[in-house]
Amino acid sequence: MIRTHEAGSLRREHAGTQVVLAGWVARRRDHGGVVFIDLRDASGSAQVVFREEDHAHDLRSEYCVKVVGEVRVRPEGNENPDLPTGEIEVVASTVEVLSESAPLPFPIEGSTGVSEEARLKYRYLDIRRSQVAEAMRIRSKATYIANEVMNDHGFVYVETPTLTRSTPEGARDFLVPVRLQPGSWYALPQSPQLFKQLLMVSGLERYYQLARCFRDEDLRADRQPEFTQIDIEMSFADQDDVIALGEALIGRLWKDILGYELPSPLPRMTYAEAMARYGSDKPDVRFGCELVEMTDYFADTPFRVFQAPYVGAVVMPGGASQTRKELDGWQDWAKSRGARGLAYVLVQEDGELGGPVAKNLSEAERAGLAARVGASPGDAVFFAAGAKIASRDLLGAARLEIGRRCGLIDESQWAFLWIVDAPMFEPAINEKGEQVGWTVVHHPFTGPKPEWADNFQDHPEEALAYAYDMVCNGMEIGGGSIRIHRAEMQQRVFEVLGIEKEEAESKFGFLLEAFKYGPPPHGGIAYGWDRVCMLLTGGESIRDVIAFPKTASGFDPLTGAPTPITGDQRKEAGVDATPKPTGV
RNA sequence: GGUCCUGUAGAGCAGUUUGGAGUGCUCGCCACCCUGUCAAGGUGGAGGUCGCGGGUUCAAGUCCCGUCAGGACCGCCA
Repeated sequence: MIRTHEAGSLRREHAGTQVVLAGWVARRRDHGGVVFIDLRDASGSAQVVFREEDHAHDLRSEYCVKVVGEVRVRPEGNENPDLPTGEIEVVASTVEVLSESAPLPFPIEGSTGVSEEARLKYRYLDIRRSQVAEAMRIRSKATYIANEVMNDHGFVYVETPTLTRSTPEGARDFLVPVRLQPGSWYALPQSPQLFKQLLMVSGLERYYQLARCFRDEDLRADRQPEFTQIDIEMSFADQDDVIALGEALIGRLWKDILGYELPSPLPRMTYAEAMARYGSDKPDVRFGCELVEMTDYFADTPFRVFQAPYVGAVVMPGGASQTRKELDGWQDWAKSRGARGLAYVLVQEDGELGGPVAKNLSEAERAGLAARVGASPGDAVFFAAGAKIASRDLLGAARLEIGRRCGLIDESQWAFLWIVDAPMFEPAINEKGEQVGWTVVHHPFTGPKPEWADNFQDHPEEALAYAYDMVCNGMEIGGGSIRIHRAEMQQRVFEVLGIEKEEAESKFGFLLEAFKYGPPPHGGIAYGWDRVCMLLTGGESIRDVIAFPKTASGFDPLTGAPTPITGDQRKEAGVDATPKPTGV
């Protein structure tokens, strides 16, 4: 190495040592006769002192330099207790510029905000910034820990193909033309789901992988077109086994990186309870304001809006003092979510109810309302009435908005839980809003809970899946299920879904074929690795823990991808070729 | 596909409500001064297609229409 020491490692005991440092000019303080340079490398930074005769005046921010000098304790009174290396400095004897830096598009040092656009275009400079570099290091550490945990549990790391077959999963596939077979296309995997099940047939028993997944859907703060899952599958395992493993993995990560001890075991909540109490399948349980079901309370209401299959309420503490404009704002908020509006009453200080809805309620309804919903004088109560699913969804979103606006969420808290017993099926709705059949909530290989094994096909609206999601602070970070391993049961699922034998055969015949050869009972889980790392680093977006992320339109400001292709490329790739008919 | 927010010097912003000369702030950049700073300090200087196009107007950063880019959300994402 061209250096002898790392700048950030120097301490008082190095005094008198001749050192060679190499790194970047983080800051310079030029006093004419004496020049101070903060020399930064991956380990941290140290102050280098230059005297008149040195050529330090020409050094500029982010020049890459090599410095030879002697470590010494700083003169009395010049220590900087805020820095790890603040007791010492390096008196430079020679400095060599290894490479110069052009003026920077944004400051590397300092805390001023920089637009994400600029950061992504110059991501390599952004990563020089300590906060971003730290996120990369934490992610790396998390990856080591995850590998260690999985190895300790006897899991085999297997890489599955990136160029694979388009399979009928939930999302749109990214497609890759195949020059050798013009007109035929690979798909990039949305997840290694089918491969990991095949590996169970293979008898590996315990598989895991940090798998890159690709989904061609619209992006969000917590979604990228390519993202990473830690993908896990185990044979002869029941739900409790997978859950225990998931807790072991997440527990080690939180303990080793954040020093936080997960409660063990983590609480579990059924999907039905989560929907009823929080209006969400990924409830943020860091605060209360739970939904209150009011359907029976308003069973005989004179208020037409509340004569609905479901009426629910959520309380906003202190919400009665909102201005008319703020209350109108809630209506706009609700409309932006596709609702008609958000009915509300205000519990005034004298206990009387205010707001436009109150006068439509009967006297008895008004009298008992505050007690029933748990509202105090000064609170506002929001209502949603209509279809159960849509109303709870609205109230759940309102609850989160209340939590944010009222500062009810304790950001220092970690609230993990499992959501279990999700429905197997949900109604498939056409454009007109009519039910045209059933669709799977998870994926078509998800097994039913044991008590539904024989009759889920007779009650698709009630049948529960043997599936589980891990939720942290209102975010789904992982999910999985015990799979179907019997052809007969799989066939019944296809029948509920209205998938013909022929169609199933053509779409994933290879899996069904594999399942003819003694498939073991198996199940697994996948964690959104980017989301996990985002939580571990305290980031706001998974882009914060991805070295080279894309923007919301799927554009990479650094490389400029994606780009148009030339006519020659188009022709050679066979983009427009007509496929030869092929059998599978 | 839809809703909302943002776009002004290399970076971060103010100015837009009520149209009147590119008006300003902090940082950075360049030159000079400066021997103990650590967000060093001082003096001077450079740097602008107000995202782009069109319209209204005597006059547009400011008002209107369109468009592009970034962000948040809805739909979508098993």
